[in-house]
Amino acid sequence: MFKLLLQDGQSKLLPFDDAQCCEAFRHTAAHVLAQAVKRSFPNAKLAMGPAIENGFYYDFDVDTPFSADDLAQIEKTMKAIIKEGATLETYTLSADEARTRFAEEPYKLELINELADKGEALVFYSQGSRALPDDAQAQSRSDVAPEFEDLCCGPHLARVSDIKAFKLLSATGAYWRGSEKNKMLCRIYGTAFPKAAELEAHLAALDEAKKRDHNKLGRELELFTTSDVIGQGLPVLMPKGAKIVQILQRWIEDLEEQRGYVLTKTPSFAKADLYKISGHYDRYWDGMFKIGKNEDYALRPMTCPFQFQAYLNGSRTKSYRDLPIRYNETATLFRNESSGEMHGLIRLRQFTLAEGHIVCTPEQVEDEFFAAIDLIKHVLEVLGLSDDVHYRFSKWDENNRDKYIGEPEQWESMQAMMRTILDKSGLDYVEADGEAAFYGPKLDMQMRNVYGKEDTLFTVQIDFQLAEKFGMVYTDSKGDKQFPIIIHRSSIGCYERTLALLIEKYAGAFPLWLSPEQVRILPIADRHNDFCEQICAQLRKDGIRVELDTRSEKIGFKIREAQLAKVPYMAVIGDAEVEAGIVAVRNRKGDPDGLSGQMSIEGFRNALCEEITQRRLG
RNA sequence: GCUUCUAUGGCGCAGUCGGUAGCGCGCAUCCUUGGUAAGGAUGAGGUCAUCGGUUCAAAUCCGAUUAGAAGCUCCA
Repeated sequence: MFKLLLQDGQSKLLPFDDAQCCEAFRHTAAHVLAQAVKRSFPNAKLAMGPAIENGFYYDFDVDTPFSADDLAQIEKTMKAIIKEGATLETYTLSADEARTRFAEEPYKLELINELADKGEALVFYSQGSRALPDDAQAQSRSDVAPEFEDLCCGPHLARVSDIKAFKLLSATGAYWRGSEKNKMLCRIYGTAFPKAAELEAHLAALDEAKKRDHNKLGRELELFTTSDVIGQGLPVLMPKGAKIVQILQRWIEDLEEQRGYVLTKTPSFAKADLYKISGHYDRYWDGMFKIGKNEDYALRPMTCPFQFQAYLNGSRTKSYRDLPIRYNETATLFRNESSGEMHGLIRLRQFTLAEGHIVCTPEQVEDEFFAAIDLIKHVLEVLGLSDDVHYRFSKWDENNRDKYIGEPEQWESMQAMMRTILDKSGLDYVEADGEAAFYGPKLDMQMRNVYGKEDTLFTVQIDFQLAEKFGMVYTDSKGDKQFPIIIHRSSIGCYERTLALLIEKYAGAFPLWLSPEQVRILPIADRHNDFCEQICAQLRKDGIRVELDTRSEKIGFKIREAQLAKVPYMAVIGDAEVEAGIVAVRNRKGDPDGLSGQMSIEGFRNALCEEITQRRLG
């Protein structure tokens, strides 16, 4: 149990696994960090330093960014401070007093002034000695500023000595108050635990997670690579990676056809005029790859306006009887992301999306939305990712209206409609302001990578504006012209990103139906090669992806290599197998319900086919 | 785009104080090979990312560029 010091000066005891205690614990560690930095770098200016998931950080303004050596030094100072064992105090100051005490801290001053303007209380926490050795002349203890004090609403630990185990993890840049218009500060990340063993376990878990990093594993397993001469954000999918994407794409396209989608094939680039109509030109022209003599064309960064042309240019005016129309297309998109934004297969300059646009009447929105969610849920389930995503209702930011088109009333009514649908669907979702598309609110399926960073895997968006911009209409039952509502959705997100998250989910050991190599045949000696060739041909005939390892290596060596390559099944063939016409099947280590043991070739084939079909259908 | 870090055979790495490159794995050839996580021998392979600067001399020091990593910002 740890003693927390609350804002009002009261204290309470809580265990570390209580969220408030854990946060106070790490927040206090952040204060110790700041105190240590001020000891070693008196000129460093303090910004902010909260607890975050799994740790804490503190931002400083310093002339020279911290080096790895600096971090080690700061850690030492922190240890010393913790050993000194100061207790924390909390108190409020008047605005004037606070301004005087923090005259040398411009960032704190900014926060103090803001809080003072709002009329809020200025709460401070302090730690460290008030009576400095060389300052014994001070009249009373409270006249002397403590060694460290910080504007902070707490709570904190009552004493710093509770922090038994901590580690500084990295020093990076971060903008003051999260805006790139502001100065970049130096941020130190760290983590802290009550016991050394817990810290060690946490660090070990981080290392373990990094081993699943798709950017490392995907290259090791030869799923993809990159090339200096091709460029940033432009990965090369190698045979195995391309195979997985092909499997996914065929599956998704079939699935969409079964669910009433019709296919379009639209161009990869268009005149600027197209993007001017949609409004993308005003917002994203800088982020497009311009082509043509006068750069008056651009590679497409999205598919919507292209598919809209299919709606607009039919041989007759659309009637409400034609709706809904569900267009889908496997579309490759191009976005000129800033150089620092690319990451493995997660953020790219070229990527391929299962893009769909459902044109429907307002009455149909709900059903179509449910159908889109249902498809996504099915896809997630088959991929085994259902428990790894969470749902985010992405709304506009009413304080930042320049980012969006349309009237506030329209936004409010659309968001209300979407909330009704979401509540009816029973999905467990979180709401997020400022995450909407410029033309409408979204439902995003979010997934975290091995570093805990979150990205959108799938999205369903309600668009009540682009139809009007493009003049897309239908005739309703009364004979009046109406603008349809358009649902923008992806059924599998971007294939590259999905592949990345699948690599991390399965640590490269894909389920059988997704494995680029499903079976590896391993002859024990050269004389078994012919029989192996036969088995290989037989299995390939049934579409099973099989490889044959005829190298003159020891069988143990070959098995180990197959395991490293995470091939689901190995068929080991020696004299006994050749003689009896059977295979000795061994499954990939760690596959709990895989096949193993001796079986007939026919039996092996049937079992494989059954397993592939079963898993694929969920 | 910003901050910090990184770039040495296919991959993973070593290379001290500046004196023109090493290791492991892989690869090739040969020998060996009947059984469940590395059989043996020999060999090939590098303008030390690119361009420029400092120096008698640069993998090593400095600058720029390109690419990679983490974080920030952005993400139609």
